[in-house]
Amino acid sequence: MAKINSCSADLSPEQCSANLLAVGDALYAIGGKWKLRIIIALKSGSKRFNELQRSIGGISAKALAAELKDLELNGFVHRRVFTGSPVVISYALTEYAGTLGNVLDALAAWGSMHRETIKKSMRKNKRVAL
Amino acid sequence: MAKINSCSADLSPEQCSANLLAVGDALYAIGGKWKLRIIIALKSGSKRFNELQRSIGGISAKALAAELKDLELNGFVHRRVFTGSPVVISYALTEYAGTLGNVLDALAAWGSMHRETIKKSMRKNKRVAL
DNA sequence: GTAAGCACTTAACAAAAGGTAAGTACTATA
DNA sequence: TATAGTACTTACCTTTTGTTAAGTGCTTAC
Repeated sequence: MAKINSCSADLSPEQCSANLLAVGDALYAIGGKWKLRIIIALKSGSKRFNELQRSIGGISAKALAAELKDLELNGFVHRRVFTGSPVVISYALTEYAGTLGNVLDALAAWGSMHRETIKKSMRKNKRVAL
Repeated sequence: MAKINSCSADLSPEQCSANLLAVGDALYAIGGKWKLRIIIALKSGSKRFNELQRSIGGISAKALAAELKDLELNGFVHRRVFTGSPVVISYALTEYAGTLGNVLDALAAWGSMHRETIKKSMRKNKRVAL
């Protein structure tokens, strides 16, 4: 967690637009409702299509197929075909997907912190309201 | 031989679904095309509406107004009204928005790394193609 | 007085994203 | 023979997201 840009108080406009550009690039690659969830679901090991759909929950076959195609094209996911009696297709993360480690860790940490914050403020509001 | 269900290295299924939940929470709060960009634009200091629109670039007034309303409701942004000869309205980040520091740093770092990777692979492809 | 800036809102519309349900083609099981 | 599972694709439709262009009410500058 090295601080690339220490700009808590005042960030120069150039640093700001550099950040804007960089985060824009990141969002272009891994933004959207499903991409990060698919990557997280694959972190525990390679999975087949229906397995993946079940473990993510709430994603349709159409969306999953489209997202997987995109993730493969962009080098995050590797698709392997096992020609056997039932042809089995397995999806796994590539090494490149590993570079997202910090992003995923930061998001997960912030997300659970945020959930706790929301829960607390809901309790507080309840006490005030009733 | 096929290690289809071995959790490669570090993640158990329970940790996986915890991550899925946490990242889902994070995406719910700060997902979408604009929220993080607005927050980054405000990191360099408080800004007024049109200023913000110009510094982000590509966002319409309607979208900006809607996103700002949402960010204010969720405690990331503070809206201050200065009643003067021209009424001036200023948007600034709250302290809570500061908790996103690690997320923003990780995303910016990964985004610029990714941009370099893409640029390199494009150069390589150009050499092969032409 | 006309234009322009501020901070938006509204209407009308277009594009993107995503869902449902059905279909495809194959195999395995009862 | 019928049913179910695997890995999708396709057509159709709805929802979400966003854009443009115009308008509002107020103020300052030319």
